[in-house]
Amino acid sequence: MALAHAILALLLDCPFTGYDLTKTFAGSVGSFWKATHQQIYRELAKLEEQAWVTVEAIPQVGRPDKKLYSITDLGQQEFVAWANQPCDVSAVKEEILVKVFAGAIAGTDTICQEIQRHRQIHTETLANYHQIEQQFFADRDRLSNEQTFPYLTLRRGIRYEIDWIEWCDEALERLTNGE
Amino acid sequence: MALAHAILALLLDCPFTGYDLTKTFAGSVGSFWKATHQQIYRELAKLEEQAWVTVEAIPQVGRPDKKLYSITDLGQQEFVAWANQPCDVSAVKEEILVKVFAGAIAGTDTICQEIQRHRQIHTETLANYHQIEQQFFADRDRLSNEQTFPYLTLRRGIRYEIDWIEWCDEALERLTNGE
DNA sequence: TAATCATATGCGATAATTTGCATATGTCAA
DNA sequence: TTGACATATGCAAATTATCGCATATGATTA
Repeated sequence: MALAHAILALLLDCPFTGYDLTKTFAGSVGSFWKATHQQIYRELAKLEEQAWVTVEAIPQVGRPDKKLYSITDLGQQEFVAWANQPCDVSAVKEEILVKVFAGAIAGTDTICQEIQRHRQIHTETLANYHQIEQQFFADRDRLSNEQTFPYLTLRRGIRYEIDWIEWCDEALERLTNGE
Repeated sequence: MALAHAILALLLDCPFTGYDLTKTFAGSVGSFWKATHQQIYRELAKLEEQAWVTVEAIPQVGRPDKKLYSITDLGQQEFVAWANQPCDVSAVKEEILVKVFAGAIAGTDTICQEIQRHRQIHTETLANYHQIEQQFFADRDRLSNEQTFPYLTLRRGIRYEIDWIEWCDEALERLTNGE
């Protein structure tokens, strides 16, 4: 159900089309929630059914029509009620670490290559988050209350990527020094 | 499919019962893969069907019979083949950050309380991982090759929890100083 | 011209996850 | 005696995720 609430959270800010939501979940919101367009459209249909959002069709020239979704009062109430409930810490499922766990069987070279590849991915993601930080939160010690909350989600994304890169470095050092 | 491989990774070490697997996924392996007993038993049935594991029933007195699972040669080959395939970085889905993102609507007090509660949970998990580190990896600069790989997964768990605690502290500071 | 990309939205089948429930045998404490 | 806990294994229904596919309109490049 949290995807529904992640969508509602965005709609609290301003109306969105499914396409824009998809791009946002691939971009800035991806630091704390990832979703595919299939998921998003399916969820929007449900949200509309429950009267938590309304939809307005906007014709376009040379392009398919847009459907603009806005949150309803009921939707806002639902979000606030949900936000007041405690939530669990997320369950960790890291595939690369399954491979690392049995690295002695899989082979050290294989594992080191995969770690290096992941390090590269995390490095690129971090650069992307830093760009977002520069663009939207240039003066991070003078944020309005409204801005502080989204900034904290980005801070978590930045820390997460840094943390992964540091682990990769530690792992590579232990695996190459141990040879 | 990665739960199957997480189970195979454990079975590479020694045979396990479903019950022991459940406890291991709730304990040390939980730092990189979490799974419920329902998942595990369902997956074990599939693994047996595919001849990646064999099962031996062990009667007990005063307790239900045990079923002891061992990996087959085929299962080991499958694991190695899988470990040689690249894998994706995991998709992040953090419920608490959805709440934080729209914290201005949800209410600062609500958010701060939830952050403090999560900080406590992460602190306890970290203590647990440190205990595992002491118990199994007391001399971390003198690990065998076999031990280095599992230790690296625990290191990731430890870093992850520390990182979360630090984010909680940063978030609380920003949210209380901004008032 | 075909491939790639972009703007837009959507369907369906399969697999995985979540949650609640269940069985059997036993121990301990209020 | 009941509730909580432990050792053990298992089923089922609902929900979510994944992956592949699709439609429509258009632009650009090799």
